Amino acid sequence: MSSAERALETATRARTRRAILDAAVTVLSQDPTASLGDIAAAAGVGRTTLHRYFPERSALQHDLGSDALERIDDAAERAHLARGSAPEALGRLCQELFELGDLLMLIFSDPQFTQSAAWTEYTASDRAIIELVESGHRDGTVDPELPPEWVQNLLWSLLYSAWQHASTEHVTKHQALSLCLRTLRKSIAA
Amino acid sequence: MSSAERALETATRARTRRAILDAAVTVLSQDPTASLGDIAAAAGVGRTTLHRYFPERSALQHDLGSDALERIDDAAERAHLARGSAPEALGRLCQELFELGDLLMLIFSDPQFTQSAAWTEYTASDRAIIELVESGHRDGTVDPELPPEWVQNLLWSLLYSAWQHASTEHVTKHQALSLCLRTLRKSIAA
DNA sequence: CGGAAGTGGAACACATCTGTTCCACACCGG
DNA sequence: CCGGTGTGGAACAGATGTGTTCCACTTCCG
Repeated sequence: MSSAERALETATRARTRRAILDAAVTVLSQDPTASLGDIAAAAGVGRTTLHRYFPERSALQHDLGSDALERIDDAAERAHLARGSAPEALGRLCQELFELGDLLMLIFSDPQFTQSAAWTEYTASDRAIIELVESGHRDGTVDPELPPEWVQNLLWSLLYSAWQHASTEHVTKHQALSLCLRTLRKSIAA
Repeated sequence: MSSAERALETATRARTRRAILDAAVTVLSQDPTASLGDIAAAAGVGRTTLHRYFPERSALQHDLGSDALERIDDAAERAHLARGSAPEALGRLCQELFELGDLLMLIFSDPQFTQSAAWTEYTASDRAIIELVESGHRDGTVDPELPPEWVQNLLWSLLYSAWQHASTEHVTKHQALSLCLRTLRKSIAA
């Protein structure tokens, strides 16, 4: 479903759609093989209703991917990546992305999503990370030995680690994020 | 199946069992939802034979977990963790674990395994990592701000990143490992 | 040769998930 | 009140994976 079609939905339908997508993130991040029935139940709607919005499982996955992409780009927007040094900007991006919570787990664990939609080619935020690292290389604020793609991978897996750390160990989200940022900063320092 | 029971197997049965376990790692690391038929085919045996060795899917998963645990502890053994400084020992451990390849992806992506068997309580290598970091804290070779559990999480996700990086980007395994080690060293330095 | 070990394939019943259809119900604005 | 919108449940057929049984085949060793 395109955003143009979505814009024509009534408020009620938009709310229901939102509830299903949110429930899907929660449920699928715990168990990527969860059935549509489980997702519908978590969303508080009937399985029939879910099928009304997403005729097939793949349709749900597709829209989930688009939705995630949107949220990530919004986070990148909020991080004001052009401001300050590259490491500072990456730190802010990390903070914003961390707020995505369960969505991180889903994106990270299930390559299904990152393959569909606009994910295959570089997304806006992915490109932004690459450019940030390259600019950091030029002005000497980022370790020149680290390729941009590695830093990108690193950032995502640190986020994953941090969220996992916050979930399993007895630490607050703030502490986990703090460790994540500290580790990222030290890793990329020249 | 206990190792005592396994010891009684004939050489033929041991080979077949090994082939199935290896194929399971390869196939499941790519797609954790792969059917038993897929695994049997990859192992070059009939589905009937697979069921003869692992009556239920859960039995295969259980043995897969035990096998992984064994390999990890072997890797820790080879790394001689008592030798040299804590960061050096962690680096060597990282190198050994990296050789596990696809198994890394499987362990990391599917919490199924890490929950069963002896995984729930600290494994030998997990405990070793914790102790290494603590000793590094005492002699000032490891950043005192980083809890042992975080370093442990970090090590695993760096390994995951490195293997992924080697698979998707156009870099050799050696280069990926090199980046992994460099990043680990910088991260944990005091 | 003859039997044991190991194997593969066919067929089966069973469970689960999926996608669909149909119908009844609740809500709300005109 | 009435008709549109949104919904949930029941029921269905189809697909897929699972676990089992049975039988024929090969290999190898005594």
